[in-house]
Amino acid sequence: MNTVILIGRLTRDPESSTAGGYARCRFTLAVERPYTNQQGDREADFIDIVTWRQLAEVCGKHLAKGRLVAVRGRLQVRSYETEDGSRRRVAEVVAEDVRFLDKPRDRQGESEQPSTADLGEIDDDEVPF
Amino acid sequence: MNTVILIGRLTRDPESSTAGGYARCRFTLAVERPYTNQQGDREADFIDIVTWRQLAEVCGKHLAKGRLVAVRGRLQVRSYETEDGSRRRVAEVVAEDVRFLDKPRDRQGESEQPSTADLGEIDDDEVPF
Amino acid sequence: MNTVILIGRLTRDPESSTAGGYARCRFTLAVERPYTNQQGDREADFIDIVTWRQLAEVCGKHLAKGRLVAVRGRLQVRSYETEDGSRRRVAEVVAEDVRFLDKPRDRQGESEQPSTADLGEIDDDEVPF
Amino acid sequence: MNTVILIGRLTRDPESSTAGGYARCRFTLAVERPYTNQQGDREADFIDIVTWRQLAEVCGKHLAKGRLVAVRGRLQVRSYETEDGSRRRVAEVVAEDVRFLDKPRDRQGESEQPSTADLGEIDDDEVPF
DNA sequence: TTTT
DNA sequence: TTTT
Repeated sequence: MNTVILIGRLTRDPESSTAGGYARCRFTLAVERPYTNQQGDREADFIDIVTWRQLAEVCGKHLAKGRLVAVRGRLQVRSYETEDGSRRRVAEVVAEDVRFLDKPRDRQGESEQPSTADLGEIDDDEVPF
Repeated sequence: MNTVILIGRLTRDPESSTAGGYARCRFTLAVERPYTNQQGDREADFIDIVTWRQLAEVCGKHLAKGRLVAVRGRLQVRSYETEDGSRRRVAEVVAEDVRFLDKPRDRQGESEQPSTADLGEIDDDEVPF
Repeated sequence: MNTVILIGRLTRDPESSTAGGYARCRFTLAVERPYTNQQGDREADFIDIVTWRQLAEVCGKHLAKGRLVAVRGRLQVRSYETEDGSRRRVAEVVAEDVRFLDKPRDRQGESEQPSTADLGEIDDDEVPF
Repeated sequence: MNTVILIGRLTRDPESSTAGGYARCRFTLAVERPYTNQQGDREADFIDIVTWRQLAEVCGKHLAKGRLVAVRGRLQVRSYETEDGSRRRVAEVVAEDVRFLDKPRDRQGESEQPSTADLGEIDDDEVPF
Protein backbone atom coordinates (compact mmCIF):
# COMPACT_ATOMS: atom_id res chain seq x y z
CA MET A 1 0.00 0.00 0.00
CA ASN A 2 1.55 3.29 -1.08
CA THR A 3 -0.82 6.20 -1.54
CA VAL A 4 -0.07 9.91 -1.66
CA ILE A 5 -2.64 12.70 -1.93
CA LEU A 6 -1.48 16.27 -2.49
CA ILE A 7 -3.08 19.61 -3.25
CA GLY A 8 -0.82 22.38 -4.49
CA ARG A 9 0.13 24.78 -7.27
CA LEU A 10 2.52 24.21 -10.18
CA THR A 11 5.78 26.10 -9.65
CA ARG A 12 6.28 26.37 -13.44
CA ASP A 13 4.82 25.06 -16.68
CA PRO A 14 4.84 21.27 -17.00
CA GLU A 15 7.42 19.48 -19.17
CA SER A 16 6.08 17.00 -21.69
CA SER A 17 8.22 14.36 -23.37
CA THR A 18 8.21 10.73 -24.46
CA ALA A 19 9.98 7.95 -22.57
CA GLY A 20 9.97 4.24 -23.35
CA GLY A 21 7.37 4.89 -26.02
CA TYR A 22 4.91 6.55 -23.64
CA ALA A 23 3.85 10.14 -23.19
CA ARG A 24 5.28 11.55 -19.97
CA CYS A 25 4.59 14.84 -18.25
CA ARG A 26 6.52 16.21 -15.30
CA PHE A 27 5.78 19.11 -12.99
CA THR A 28 6.53 20.34 -9.48
CA LEU A 29 3.87 21.20 -6.92
CA ALA A 30 4.27 23.74 -4.16
CA VAL A 31 2.33 22.17 -1.30
CA GLU A 32 1.86 24.46 1.67
CA ARG A 33 2.69 23.14 5.12
CA PRO A 34 -0.08 23.10 7.71
CA TYR A 35 1.73 25.47 10.08
CA THR A 36 3.72 28.70 9.85
CA ASN A 37 7.39 28.87 10.81
CA GLN A 38 8.97 31.04 13.53
CA GLN A 39 9.08 34.02 11.18
CA GLY A 40 5.34 33.63 10.81
CA ASP A 41 5.30 32.69 7.16
CA ARG A 42 4.00 29.53 5.63
CA GLU A 43 6.59 27.32 3.98
CA ALA A 44 5.91 24.83 1.24
CA ASP A 45 7.21 21.47 0.12
CA PHE A 46 8.24 21.34 -3.54
CA ILE A 47 7.24 17.89 -4.72
CA ASP A 48 8.04 16.41 -8.13
CA ILE A 49 5.19 14.71 -9.95
CA VAL A 50 5.41 12.45 -12.97
CA THR A 51 2.45 11.34 -15.05
CA TRP A 52 2.27 8.87 -17.94
CA ARG A 53 0.16 8.08 -21.02
CA GLN A 54 -3.27 9.66 -21.33
CA LEU A 55 -3.00 11.44 -18.01
CA ALA A 56 0.32 12.93 -19.19
CA GLU A 57 -1.35 14.21 -22.33
CA VAL A 58 -4.18 15.87 -20.44
CA CYS A 59 -1.73 17.44 -17.97
CA GLY A 60 0.63 18.67 -20.68
CA LYS A 61 -2.25 20.22 -22.58
CA HIS A 62 -4.16 21.89 -19.74
CA LEU A 63 -1.79 22.61 -16.88
CA ALA A 64 0.39 25.68 -16.47
CA LYS A 65 2.41 27.49 -13.83
CA GLY A 66 0.26 28.54 -10.91
CA ARG A 67 -2.64 26.13 -11.51
CA LEU A 68 -4.15 24.48 -8.44
CA VAL A 69 -4.42 20.68 -8.66
CA ALA A 70 -5.09 17.62 -6.54
CA VAL A 71 -2.89 14.59 -7.19
CA ARG A 72 -3.34 11.02 -6.06
CA GLY A 73 -0.44 8.67 -6.66
CA ARG A 74 2.39 6.56 -5.36
CA LEU A 75 5.62 7.74 -3.69
CA GLN A 76 8.55 6.34 -5.61
CA VAL A 77 12.23 6.54 -4.71
CA ARG A 78 14.75 6.03 -7.49
CA SER A 79 18.44 5.55 -6.90
CA TYR A 80 21.11 6.47 -9.44
CA GLU A 81 24.86 6.90 -9.74
CA THR A 82 26.41 10.31 -10.42
CA GLU A 83 29.36 10.92 -12.77
CA ASP A 84 31.80 10.83 -9.85
CA GLY A 85 30.43 7.47 -8.71
CA SER A 86 28.38 8.54 -5.71
CA ARG A 87 24.82 7.38 -5.18
CA ARG A 88 21.87 9.77 -5.17
CA ARG A 89 18.19 9.23 -4.52
CA VAL A 90 15.28 10.97 -6.12
CA ALA A 91 11.78 10.94 -4.66
CA GLU A 92 8.79 11.65 -6.87
CA VAL A 93 5.09 10.98 -6.92
CA VAL A 94 3.84 8.86 -9.80
CA ALA A 95 0.36 10.29 -10.35
CA GLU A 96 -2.61 7.98 -10.88
CA ASP A 97 -5.18 10.76 -10.84
CA VAL A 98 -4.99 14.54 -11.29
CA ARG A 99 -7.90 16.91 -10.70
CA PHE A 100 -7.89 20.52 -11.84
CA LEU A 101 -9.23 22.71 -9.07
CA ASP A 102 -9.29 26.19 -10.58
CA LYS A 103 -10.11 27.81 -13.88
CA PRO A 104 -7.30 28.11 -16.41
CA ARG A 105 -5.47 31.39 -16.87
CA ASP A 106 -3.76 32.20 -20.16
CA ARG A 107 -0.60 30.14 -20.63
CA GLN A 108 2.78 31.80 -20.40
CA GLY A 109 4.25 32.57 -23.82
CA GLU A 110 1.23 31.52 -25.78
CA SER A 111 -1.05 34.38 -26.68
CA GLU A 112 -0.71 37.99 -25.57
CA GLN A 113 -4.44 38.59 -25.76
CA PRO A 114 -6.21 35.32 -25.14
CA SER A 115 -9.85 35.43 -26.12
CA THR A 116 -12.77 33.58 -24.68
CA ALA A 117 -12.75 31.66 -27.95
CA ASP A 118 -9.21 30.48 -27.32
CA LEU A 119 -10.11 29.43 -23.83
CA GLY A 120 -13.13 27.69 -25.29
CA GLU A 121 -10.90 25.69 -27.57
CA ILE A 122 -8.55 24.74 -24.79
CA ASP A 123 -11.76 23.73 -23.07
CA ASP A 124 -10.49 22.95 -19.65
CA ASP A 125 -14.07 22.35 -18.70
CA GLU A 126 -13.89 18.95 -20.33
CA VAL A 127 -11.81 17.93 -17.34
CA PRO A 128 -13.47 19.77 -14.49
CA PHE A 129 -13.49 18.48 -10.99
CA MET B 1 -3.47 18.82 1.86
CA ASN B 2 -0.51 16.44 2.01
CA THR B 3 -1.25 12.90 3.10
CA VAL B 4 0.84 9.76 2.63
CA ILE B 5 -0.18 6.25 3.65
CA LEU B 6 2.34 3.43 3.46
CA ILE B 7 2.53 -0.19 4.50
CA GLY B 8 5.95 -1.80 4.62
CA ARG B 9 8.68 -3.44 6.66
CA LEU B 10 11.59 -1.80 8.50
CA THR B 11 14.86 -2.34 6.64
CA ARG B 12 16.81 -2.13 9.93
CA ASP B 13 16.28 -1.24 13.58
CA PRO B 14 15.00 2.30 14.15
CA GLU B 15 17.34 5.09 15.33
CA SER B 16 16.21 7.08 18.35
CA SER B 17 17.66 10.45 19.29
CA THR B 18 16.71 13.89 20.56
CA ALA B 19 16.45 16.97 18.35
CA GLY B 20 15.34 20.45 19.35
CA GLY B 21 14.40 19.10 22.74
CA TYR B 22 12.03 16.45 21.34
CA ALA B 23 12.31 12.71 21.05
CA ARG B 24 12.85 11.68 17.45
CA CYS B 25 12.84 8.24 15.87
CA ARG B 26 13.89 7.47 12.31
CA PHE B 27 13.49 4.33 10.24
CA THR B 28 13.27 3.22 6.64
CA LEU B 29 10.39 1.23 5.20
CA ALA B 30 10.63 -1.17 2.29
CA VAL B 31 7.33 -0.66 0.49
CA GLU B 32 6.67 -3.19 -2.26
CA ARG B 33 5.60 -1.93 -5.65
CA PRO B 34 2.26 -3.11 -7.01
CA TYR B 35 3.81 -4.79 -10.06
CA THR B 36 6.79 -7.01 -10.85
CA ASN B 37 9.61 -5.84 -13.12
CA GLN B 38 10.71 -7.47 -16.40
CA GLN B 39 12.83 -10.00 -14.51
CA GLY B 40 9.65 -11.02 -12.72
CA ASP B 41 10.62 -9.89 -9.27
CA ARG B 42 8.91 -7.37 -7.12
CA GLU B 43 10.90 -4.22 -6.40
CA ALA B 44 10.40 -1.97 -3.41
CA ASP B 45 10.68 1.70 -2.59
CA PHE B 46 12.86 2.49 0.41
CA ILE B 47 11.17 5.37 2.14
CA ASP B 48 12.58 7.30 5.09
CA ILE B 49 10.21 7.95 7.97
CA VAL B 50 10.67 10.36 10.84
CA THR B 51 8.52 10.43 13.98
CA TRP B 52 8.51 12.87 16.90
CA ARG B 53 7.59 13.05 20.58
CA GLN B 54 5.40 10.33 22.04
CA LEU B 55 5.05 8.54 18.74
CA ALA B 56 8.86 8.49 18.48
CA GLU B 57 9.11 6.93 21.92
CA VAL B 58 6.62 4.19 21.09
CA CYS B 59 8.35 3.47 17.78
CA GLY B 60 11.84 3.42 19.32
CA LYS B 61 10.67 1.05 22.03
CA HIS B 62 8.63 -1.42 20.02
CA LEU B 63 9.83 -1.42 16.41
CA ALA B 64 12.67 -3.48 15.00
CA LYS B 65 14.09 -4.60 11.69
CA GLY B 66 11.55 -6.60 9.71
CA ARG B 67 8.43 -5.41 11.51
CA LEU B 68 5.39 -4.69 9.35
CA VAL B 69 3.82 -1.27 9.94
CA ALA B 70 1.31 1.14 8.45
CA VAL B 71 2.28 4.82 8.45
CA ARG B 72 0.11 7.86 7.85
CA GLY B 73 1.93 11.17 7.50
CA ARG B 74 3.04 14.06 5.40
CA LEU B 75 5.61 14.05 2.57
CA GLN B 76 8.28 16.61 3.33
CA VAL B 77 11.14 17.71 1.11
CA ARG B 78 14.13 19.34 2.76
CA SER B 79 16.85 21.14 0.86
CA TYR B 80 20.41 21.50 2.12
CA GLU B 81 23.86 22.54 0.93
CA THR B 82 26.71 20.02 0.78
CA GLU B 83 30.33 20.78 1.81
CA ASP B 84 31.27 21.49 -1.81
CA GLY B 85 28.42 23.96 -2.13
CA SER B 86 25.97 21.96 -4.21
CA ARG B 87 22.28 21.65 -3.30
CA ARG B 88 20.71 18.36 -2.33
CA ARG B 89 17.16 17.43 -1.50
CA VAL B 90 15.91 14.87 0.95
CA ALA B 91 12.40 13.47 0.91
CA GLU B 92 10.95 11.88 4.01
CA VAL B 93 7.57 11.12 5.48
CA VAL B 94 6.81 12.84 8.77
CA ALA B 95 4.60 10.25 10.49
CA GLU B 96 1.42 11.31 12.26
CA ASP B 97 0.26 7.78 12.98
CA VAL B 98 2.01 4.39 13.02
CA ARG B 99 0.21 1.05 13.41
CA PHE B 100 2.01 -2.18 14.19
CA LEU B 101 0.66 -4.92 11.97
CA ASP B 102 2.48 -8.03 13.15
CA LYS B 103 3.67 -9.57 16.38
CA PRO B 104 7.09 -8.59 17.65
CA ARG B 105 10.06 -10.90 17.09
CA ASP B 106 13.08 -10.75 19.35
CA ARG B 107 15.11 -7.60 18.77
CA GLN B 108 18.52 -7.82 17.13
CA GLY B 109 21.35 -7.73 19.66
CA GLU B 110 19.15 -7.89 22.69
CA SER B 111 18.69 -11.34 24.08
CA GLU B 112 19.79 -14.63 22.56
CA GLN B 113 16.91 -16.52 24.13
CA PRO B 114 14.02 -14.15 24.58
CA SER B 115 11.37 -15.53 26.85
CA THR B 116 7.65 -15.04 26.74
CA ALA B 117 8.13 -13.04 29.93
CA ASP B 118 10.45 -10.65 28.13
CA LEU B 119 8.00 -10.31 25.31
CA GLY B 120 5.29 -9.81 27.90
CA GLU B 121 7.19 -6.93 29.40
CA ILE B 122 7.79 -5.30 26.07
CA ASP B 123 4.04 -5.75 25.74
CA ASP B 124 3.52 -4.75 22.18
CA ASP B 125 -0.12 -5.45 22.76
CA GLU B 126 -0.44 -2.10 24.45
CA VAL B 127 -0.24 -0.68 20.96
CA PRO B 128 -2.15 -3.24 18.96
CA PHE B 129 -3.86 -2.41 15.74
CA MET C 1 -5.98 3.06 10.13
CA ASN C 2 -9.05 4.81 8.78
CA THR C 3 -8.44 7.72 6.44
CA VAL C 4 -10.82 9.36 3.98
CA ILE C 5 -9.95 12.17 1.59
CA LEU C 6 -12.69 13.89 -0.39
CA ILE C 7 -13.01 16.88 -2.67
CA GLY C 8 -16.49 18.18 -3.35
CA ARG C 9 -19.03 20.99 -3.10
CA LEU C 10 -21.46 21.71 -0.27
CA THR C 11 -25.03 20.81 -1.27
CA ARG C 12 -26.42 23.45 1.10
CA ASP C 13 -25.27 25.82 3.85
CA PRO C 14 -23.62 24.11 6.83
CA GLU C 15 -25.50 23.57 10.10
CA SER C 16 -23.78 24.76 13.26
CA SER C 17 -24.77 23.64 16.74
CA THR C 18 -23.35 22.57 20.08
CA ALA C 19 -23.19 18.96 21.25
CA GLY C 20 -21.67 17.62 24.45
CA GLY C 21 -20.32 21.08 25.15
CA TYR C 22 -18.43 21.33 21.87
CA ALA C 23 -19.04 23.33 18.73
CA ARG C 24 -20.23 21.08 15.92
CA CYS C 25 -20.72 21.82 12.24
CA ARG C 26 -22.38 19.49 9.74
CA PHE C 27 -22.56 19.65 5.98
CA THR C 28 -23.00 17.39 2.97
CA LEU C 29 -20.54 17.20 0.10
CA ALA C 30 -21.43 16.30 -3.46
CA VAL C 31 -18.40 14.30 -4.61
CA GLU C 32 -18.40 13.54 -8.31
CA ARG C 33 -17.76 9.99 -9.41
CA PRO C 34 -14.77 9.35 -11.65
CA TYR C 35 -16.89 8.02 -14.51
CA THR C 36 -20.12 8.92 -16.30
CA ASN C 37 -23.17 6.64 -16.24
CA GLN C 38 -24.93 5.05 -19.23
CA GLN C 39 -26.91 8.25 -19.84
CA GLY C 40 -23.56 10.00 -20.16
CA ASP C 41 -23.89 12.19 -17.11
CA ARG C 42 -21.68 12.29 -14.10
CA GLU C 43 -23.26 11.17 -10.86
CA ALA C 44 -22.14 12.19 -7.41
CA ASP C 45 -21.99 10.68 -3.95
CA PHE C 46 -23.62 12.79 -1.25
CA ILE C 47 -21.44 12.34 1.79
CA ASP C 48 -22.20 13.69 5.26
CA ILE C 49 -19.36 15.46 7.06
CA VAL C 50 -19.19 16.38 10.73
CA THR C 51 -16.58 18.69 12.25
CA TRP C 52 -15.94 19.61 15.88
CA ARG C 53 -14.46 22.41 18.00
CA GLN C 54 -12.29 25.00 16.32
CA LEU C 55 -12.60 23.37 12.92
CA ALA C 56 -16.40 23.47 13.33
CA GLU C 57 -16.25 27.18 14.08
CA VAL C 58 -14.14 27.95 11.02
CA CYS C 59 -16.42 25.84 8.80
CA GLY C 60 -19.61 27.37 10.19
CA LYS C 61 -18.25 30.85 9.66
CA HIS C 62 -16.76 30.53 6.20
CA LEU C 63 -18.50 27.73 4.32
CA ALA C 64 -21.68 28.00 2.30
CA LYS C 65 -23.66 26.10 -0.29
CA GLY C 66 -21.65 25.51 -3.44
CA ARG C 67 -18.19 26.04 -1.92
CA LEU C 68 -15.46 23.64 -3.05
CA VAL C 69 -13.54 22.00 -0.20
CA ALA C 70 -11.10 19.18 0.48
CA VAL C 71 -11.75 17.09 3.59
CA ARG C 72 -9.46 14.64 5.34
CA GLY C 73 -11.02 12.54 8.08
CA ARG C 74 -12.21 9.22 9.37
CA LEU C 75 -15.18 7.14 8.15
CA GLN C 76 -17.49 6.46 11.06
CA VAL C 77 -20.55 4.23 11.12
CA ARG C 78 -23.09 4.82 13.86
CA SER C 79 -25.92 2.47 14.63
CA TYR C 80 -29.18 3.58 16.21
CA GLU C 81 -32.66 2.33 16.92
CA THR C 82 -35.71 3.88 15.26
CA GLU C 83 -39.03 4.56 17.01
CA ASP C 84 -40.48 1.31 15.70
CA GLY C 85 -37.52 -0.63 17.07
CA SER C 86 -35.59 -1.35 13.88
CA ARG C 87 -31.87 -0.73 13.58
CA ARG C 88 -30.42 1.84 11.19
CA ARG C 89 -26.87 2.75 10.35
CA VAL C 90 -25.50 6.14 9.50
CA ALA C 91 -22.15 6.67 7.80
CA GLU C 92 -20.40 10.01 8.06
CA VAL C 93 -16.90 11.38 7.77
CA VAL C 94 -15.48 12.95 10.92
CA ALA C 95 -13.27 15.68 9.48
CA GLU C 96 -9.78 16.23 10.86
CA ASP C 97 -8.81 18.81 8.24
CA VAL C 98 -10.81 20.98 5.83
CA ARG C 99 -9.27 23.12 3.08
CA PHE C 100 -11.19 25.78 1.23
CA LEU C 101 -10.40 25.52 -2.46
CA ASP C 102 -12.27 28.42 -4.00
CA LYS C 103 -13.07 32.02 -3.22
CA PRO C 104 -16.16 32.73 -1.16
CA ARG C 105 -19.35 33.85 -2.88
CA ASP C 106 -21.99 35.84 -1.00
CA ARG C 107 -23.84 33.72 1.52
CA GLN C 108 -27.46 32.80 0.95
CA GLY C 109 -29.84 34.94 2.97
CA GLU C 110 -27.24 37.28 4.32
CA SER C 111 -26.90 40.43 2.30
CA GLU C 112 -28.61 41.22 -0.97
CA GLN C 113 -25.76 43.40 -2.10
CA PRO C 114 -22.61 42.16 -0.42
CA SER C 115 -19.78 44.65 -0.63
CA THR C 116 -16.10 44.02 -0.84
CA ALA C 117 -15.99 45.45 2.68
CA ASP C 118 -18.30 42.73 3.92
CA LEU C 119 -16.26 40.09 2.21
CA GLY C 120 -13.16 41.71 3.67
CA GLU C 121 -14.57 41.32 7.14
CA ILE C 122 -15.49 37.72 6.61
CA ASP C 123 -11.90 37.48 5.38
CA ASP C 124 -11.87 34.02 4.01
CA ASP C 125 -8.29 34.64 3.05
CA GLU C 126 -7.27 33.98 6.61
CA VAL C 127 -7.92 30.35 5.82
CA PRO C 128 -6.63 29.98 2.30
CA PHE C 129 -5.27 26.75 0.96
CA MET D 1 -11.18 12.96 -5.51
CA ASN D 2 -12.61 10.27 -3.24
CA THR D 3 -10.11 8.00 -1.53
CA VAL D 4 -10.58 5.78 1.50
CA ILE D 5 -7.88 3.69 3.16
CA LEU D 6 -8.80 1.22 5.88
CA ILE D 7 -7.08 -1.48 7.87
CA GLY D 8 -9.28 -3.95 9.71
CA ARG D 9 -10.43 -7.52 10.18
CA LEU D 10 -13.30 -9.34 8.42
CA THR D 11 -16.27 -9.77 10.74
CA ARG D 12 -17.33 -12.93 8.88
CA ASP D 13 -16.49 -14.87 5.72
CA PRO D 14 -16.88 -12.89 2.49
CA GLU D 15 -19.91 -13.38 0.21
CA SER D 16 -19.20 -14.04 -3.44
CA SER D 17 -21.75 -13.65 -6.19
CA THR D 18 -22.23 -12.36 -9.71
CA ALA D 19 -23.91 -9.06 -10.56
CA GLY D 20 -24.32 -7.48 -13.98
CA GLY D 21 -22.14 -10.21 -15.40
CA TYR D 22 -19.20 -9.48 -13.11
CA ALA D 23 -17.80 -11.32 -10.14
CA ARG D 24 -18.58 -9.49 -6.94
CA CYS D 25 -17.35 -10.10 -3.41
CA ARG D 26 -18.68 -8.39 -0.29
CA PHE D 27 -17.35 -8.33 3.24
CA THR D 28 -17.44 -6.17 6.36
CA LEU D 29 -14.36 -4.84 8.11
CA ALA D 30 -14.11 -4.07 11.80
CA VAL D 31 -11.88 -1.00 11.89
CA GLU D 32 -10.78 -0.01 15.38
CA ARG D 33 -11.17 3.59 16.42
CA PRO D 34 -8.04 5.48 17.44
CA TYR D 35 -9.28 6.13 20.98
CA THR D 36 -10.99 4.22 23.77
CA ASN D 37 -14.46 5.17 25.05
CA GLN D 38 -15.39 6.19 28.58
CA GLN D 39 -15.64 2.56 29.66
CA GLY D 40 -12.04 2.20 28.53
CA ASP D 41 -12.66 -0.17 25.67
CA ARG D 42 -11.87 0.34 22.06
CA GLU D 43 -14.86 0.53 19.73
CA ALA D 44 -14.80 -0.25 16.06
CA ASP D 45 -16.54 0.92 12.91
CA PHE D 46 -18.13 -1.86 10.86
CA ILE D 47 -17.60 -0.85 7.26
CA ASP D 48 -19.04 -2.63 4.25
CA ILE D 49 -16.65 -3.31 1.38
CA VAL D 50 -17.54 -4.38 -2.15
CA THR D 51 -15.02 -5.62 -4.71
CA TRP D 52 -15.51 -6.49 -8.38
CA ARG D 53 -13.99 -8.66 -11.12
CA GLN D 54 -10.53 -10.09 -10.59
CA LEU D 55 -10.14 -8.47 -7.19
CA ALA D 56 -13.47 -10.04 -6.16
CA GLU D 57 -12.20 -13.46 -7.21
CA VAL D 58 -8.98 -13.12 -5.24
CA CYS D 59 -10.87 -11.89 -2.17
CA GLY D 60 -13.52 -14.62 -2.37
CA LYS D 61 -10.84 -17.27 -2.67
CA HIS D 62 -8.39 -16.15 -0.01
CA LEU D 63 -10.22 -14.09 2.61
CA ALA D 64 -12.05 -15.41 5.64
CA LYS D 65 -13.47 -14.24 8.93
CA GLY D 66 -10.80 -12.69 11.12
CA ARG D 67 -8.26 -11.95 8.38
CA LEU D 68 -6.45 -8.61 8.61
CA VAL D 69 -6.52 -6.58 5.39
CA ALA D 70 -5.79 -3.11 4.07
CA VAL D 71 -8.29 -1.67 1.60
CA ARG D 72 -7.95 1.33 -0.69
CA GLY D 73 -11.10 2.46 -2.45
CA ARG D 74 -13.85 4.97 -2.95
CA LEU D 75 -16.67 5.85 -0.54
CA GLN D 76 -19.99 5.37 -2.30
CA VAL D 77 -23.45 6.25 -1.03
CA ARG D 78 -26.41 4.52 -2.63
CA SER D 79 -29.98 5.57 -2.11
CA TYR D 80 -32.93 3.22 -2.39
CA GLU D 81 -36.62 3.01 -1.61
CA THR D 82 -37.97 0.56 0.97
CA GLU D 83 -41.18 -1.47 0.59
CA ASP D 84 -43.12 1.11 2.60
CA GLY D 85 -41.88 3.89 0.33
CA SER D 86 -39.30 5.52 2.60
CA ARG D 87 -35.82 6.38 1.40
CA ARG D 88 -32.72 4.72 2.83
CA ARG D 89 -29.06 5.26 2.18
CA VAL D 90 -26.29 2.73 2.17
CA ALA D 91 -22.64 3.64 2.44
CA GLU D 92 -19.98 1.23 1.29
CA VAL D 93 -16.39 1.32 0.13
CA VAL D 94 -15.78 0.17 -3.44
CA ALA D 95 -12.33 -1.39 -3.16
CA GLU D 96 -9.68 -0.68 -5.77
CA ASP D 97 -6.90 -2.49 -3.92
CA VAL D 98 -6.86 -5.06 -1.12
CA ARG D 99 -3.72 -6.25 0.67
CA PHE D 100 -3.62 -9.29 2.90
CA LEU D 101 -1.68 -8.47 6.03
CA ASP D 102 -1.56 -11.76 7.91
CA LYS D 103 -1.18 -15.45 7.18
CA PRO D 104 -4.32 -17.42 6.37
CA ARG D 105 -5.96 -19.60 9.02
CA ASP D 106 -8.11 -22.56 8.03
CA ARG D 107 -11.43 -21.48 6.61
CA GLN D 108 -14.62 -22.00 8.54
CA GLY D 109 -16.55 -25.03 7.35
CA GLU D 110 -13.97 -26.23 4.91
CA SER D 111 -11.71 -28.87 6.31
CA GLU D 112 -11.59 -30.10 9.86
CA GLN D 113 -7.91 -30.92 9.62
CA PRO D 114 -6.35 -28.64 7.08
CA SER D 115 -2.94 -29.77 6.00
CA THR D 116 0.02 -27.77 4.92
CA ALA D 117 -0.69 -29.17 1.48
CA ASP D 118 -4.13 -27.63 1.50
CA LEU D 119 -2.72 -24.34 2.57
CA GLY D 120 -0.13 -24.72 -0.15
CA GLU D 121 -2.86 -25.05 -2.72
CA ILE D 122 -4.73 -22.05 -1.43
CA ASP D 123 -1.32 -20.43 -1.66
CA ASP D 124 -2.03 -17.12 -0.10
CA ASP D 125 1.60 -16.32 -0.58
CA GLU D 126 0.91 -15.56 -4.21
CA VAL D 127 -0.74 -12.42 -2.94
CA PRO D 128 1.53 -11.42 -0.11
CA PHE D 129 1.90 -7.84 0.96
C1' DT E 1 -33.56 16.44 -0.54
C1' DT E 2 -28.85 17.58 -3.12
C1' DT E 3 -23.18 20.81 -5.55
C1' DT E 4 -20.70 23.26 -10.19
C1' DT F 1 15.35 27.21 -8.96
C1' DT F 2 10.14 27.52 -7.01
C1' DT F 3 3.25 28.39 -6.45
C1' DT F 4 -1.01 31.89 -4.64
